[in-house]
Amino acid sequence: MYKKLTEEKLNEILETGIAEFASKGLDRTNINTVAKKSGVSIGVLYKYYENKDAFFLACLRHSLMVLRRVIREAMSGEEKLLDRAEKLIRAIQQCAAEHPSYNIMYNEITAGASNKYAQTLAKEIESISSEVYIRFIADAKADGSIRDDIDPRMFAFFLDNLLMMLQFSYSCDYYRERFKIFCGDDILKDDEKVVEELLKFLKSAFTYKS
Amino acid sequence: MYKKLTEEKLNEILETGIAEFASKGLDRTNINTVAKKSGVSIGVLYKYYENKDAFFLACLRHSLMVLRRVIREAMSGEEKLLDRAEKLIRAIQQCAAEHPSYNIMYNEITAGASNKYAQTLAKEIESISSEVYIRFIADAKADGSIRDDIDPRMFAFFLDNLLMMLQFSYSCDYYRERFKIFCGDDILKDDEKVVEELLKFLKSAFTYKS
Amino acid sequence: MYKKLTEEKLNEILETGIAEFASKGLDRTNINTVAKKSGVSIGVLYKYYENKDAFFLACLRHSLMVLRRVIREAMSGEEKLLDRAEKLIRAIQQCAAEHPSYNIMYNEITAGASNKYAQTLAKEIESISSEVYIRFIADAKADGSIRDDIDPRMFAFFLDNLLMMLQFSYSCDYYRERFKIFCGDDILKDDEKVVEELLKFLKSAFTYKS
Amino acid sequence: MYKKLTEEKLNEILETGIAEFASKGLDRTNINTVAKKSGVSIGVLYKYYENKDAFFLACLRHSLMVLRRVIREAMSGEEKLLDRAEKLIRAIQQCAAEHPSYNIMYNEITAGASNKYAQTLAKEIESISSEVYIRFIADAKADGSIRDDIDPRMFAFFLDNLLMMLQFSYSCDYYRERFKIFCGDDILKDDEKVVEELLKFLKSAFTYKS
DNA sequence: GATGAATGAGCGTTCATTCAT
DNA sequence: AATGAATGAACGCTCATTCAT
Repeated sequence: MYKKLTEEKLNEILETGIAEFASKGLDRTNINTVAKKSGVSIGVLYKYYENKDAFFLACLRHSLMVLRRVIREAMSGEEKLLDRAEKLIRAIQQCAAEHPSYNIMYNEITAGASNKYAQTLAKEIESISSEVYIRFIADAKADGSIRDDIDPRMFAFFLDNLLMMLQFSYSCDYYRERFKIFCGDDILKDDEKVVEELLKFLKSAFTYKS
Repeated sequence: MYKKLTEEKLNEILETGIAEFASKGLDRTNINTVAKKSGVSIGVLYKYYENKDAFFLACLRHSLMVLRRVIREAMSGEEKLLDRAEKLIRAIQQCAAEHPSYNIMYNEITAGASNKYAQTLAKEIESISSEVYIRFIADAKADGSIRDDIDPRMFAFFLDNLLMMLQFSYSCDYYRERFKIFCGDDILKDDEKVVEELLKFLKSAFTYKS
Repeated sequence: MYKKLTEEKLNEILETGIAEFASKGLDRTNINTVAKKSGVSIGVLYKYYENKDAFFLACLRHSLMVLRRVIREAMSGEEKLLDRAEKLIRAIQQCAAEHPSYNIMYNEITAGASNKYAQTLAKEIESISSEVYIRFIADAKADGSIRDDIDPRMFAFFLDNLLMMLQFSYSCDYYRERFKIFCGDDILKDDEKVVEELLKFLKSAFTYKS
Repeated sequence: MYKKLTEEKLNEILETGIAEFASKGLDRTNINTVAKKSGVSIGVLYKYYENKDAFFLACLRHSLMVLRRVIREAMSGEEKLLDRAEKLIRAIQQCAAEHPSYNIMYNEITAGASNKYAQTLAKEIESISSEVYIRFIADAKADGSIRDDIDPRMFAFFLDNLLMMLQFSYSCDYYRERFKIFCGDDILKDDEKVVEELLKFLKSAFTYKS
């Protein structure tokens, strides 16, 4: 029983935590239950994490790290804005399929109980991607590949809003139901259609001067 | 104090509940405190609502009813899609200023603790507006006032996504921080700019065939 | 089960608390056990007392109030210093027989865990009696009924030290054992001897100029 | 690090333990913290001491050993009772200045949590000094240097009470506050006055027949 | 022998819910 | 009908103790 924790075990704890937090939320998740489900003692959890909040934040950061890695890969090449957008949409679809809980964690921090960390987390999570988006759009605007009459920051915001909603719509219960109500019960299985229509939407929005 | 509860009192209870739920979240809100703050007994609260969840749902429905009324008014005339959109955006800005808690309640249901009701609530909340949006877009498509190569349901979804994100971005802590990171610290005070840019975005998206 | 708490019940809770705190100390006393032993729920304890510390202080104050009442009665008349002393010694013996736990509570606050309140409690508990003793001694010194070469405050201190030790020696386990070691196993049953010898000690100390 | 514990190390552990126990009390002292602060492993602590209680007792015995050594030295000469008393008082003042924690440890055993060992400890700690005091007083009584109408055991008890209270009054938070309330805020800095007045008190008590 | 990570019983406290008044 | 005192399950967290390394 007194075996040292392997790194795998530590990962298992995080995954269990993420699963629990994602399905029940921060407050309804029982730390003792997480420990039990992970096959470790309560004490070990408190050895690695100062308290429940800290553990939640660790789970959150773990989730976002994975999400970010996928996003970063999608953004790596030297493509045009809309090609990037396509890759992002597909990456989101892939993430949602593989790690639905990670996306739920992301949504979780936007809700009431995480208020306390709103500012810190927003800075930590949104700063980098917002900068990247804004720069891309500004560059595209400068080189004439998109329209020239827009505010890059606002358009970056709208773009990210659409992508973020897509993330949630593929992963979070409420958003998924809403997705089906808007786009039909089969929409979750028709990734190609979503890619196609969203790109249509984005392309016009970014390209044509009204 | 054997007085029957007036409708005002009932409303006060709901408002107190909304204020608490919006600032602390479902789980961290203390029902007994809500009763005390509303000036009623705990017993009366349990007479009108079966349990905490039921009371939360009542607060939620009350919030959404108000939000919906504002939206409905914005949609009442016989205008074109983009004029409607403008009115919606302004209505959202007004709502956010007047009833930030209502928007927070809306966001709250998307989080983990409300999982159980996701399906029911989504149906209840999103059905009507999705239908309205879809029909409008379909009509506009039919009468040629917007492009003809789109799926009305998908585009209704994107439109609503943008509007919903706007709602949250004006009201919920995390989203508000994110809004500022993307668009600058003063964006919350420059409503006109948001209207203008979002309309620019939407107009192109809906009008030009790519 | 949902019967209102009578005043007796509240008193029973205090007595149970005192009994537990006196026998186990602040830290080893389990609040839930106190509740159970008192026949009330945990919640009721927390309704009346903010937390464990507050409950401990309430038990302490209750104990001291009773002790003080007995002492005050012993001090009421218009007697000479040594007659008062005799009455005090007898009052202490009586208290120890009737409420041993109260004296233990008094000793408890002198120990480590109550550090935090040392200053406040000392002021609250010792101020009045110290003033009374000092005044009595000063008066007796002035009217020539005791020696005139002493510092009333110091002698009041020595007097109270002897009485306090007597309290503890009749009530607290360790002090009681020590009492027996010094004065014989039967000393606890020979109240008269203690009165006589302590008075002998005090009379000379207070009367004769060395 | 397979080094055997040196005696110094063992002493350091005891000193750390005493410091912790004296400032926080038995129950609020964390054994693991003591180990860490001493620079040893928890395991080694448990190798030398069966459990927390045993370690506490060891700390206690170490403290008392030191205190006793100082007292014994003060008692070594062939002086008269009151000269010895003076030396004792001064030894107590010195001890309090040099090892306040040791005195606190002494006071600690009188409190609730040490109940279990009250009898054993009292025997172990008080037997020798009580015998010494009693014999001295009996001898002094026999050789006529003090009054002849007293019970040596009782007077030894009173004497020790006064000295013990002095120990605590110089070292333990509550007793120190009480000391100041009785004798003024500056009493802790005026050792000479305490010596003088207490000797005055004792001399009369022991010398004059009432 | 020495280590210190792991264990898990146990405690203080909260608060949704009940029901005697 | 309205009240709100009473209830007690449940949770976050600590730390004395164990034992694999």
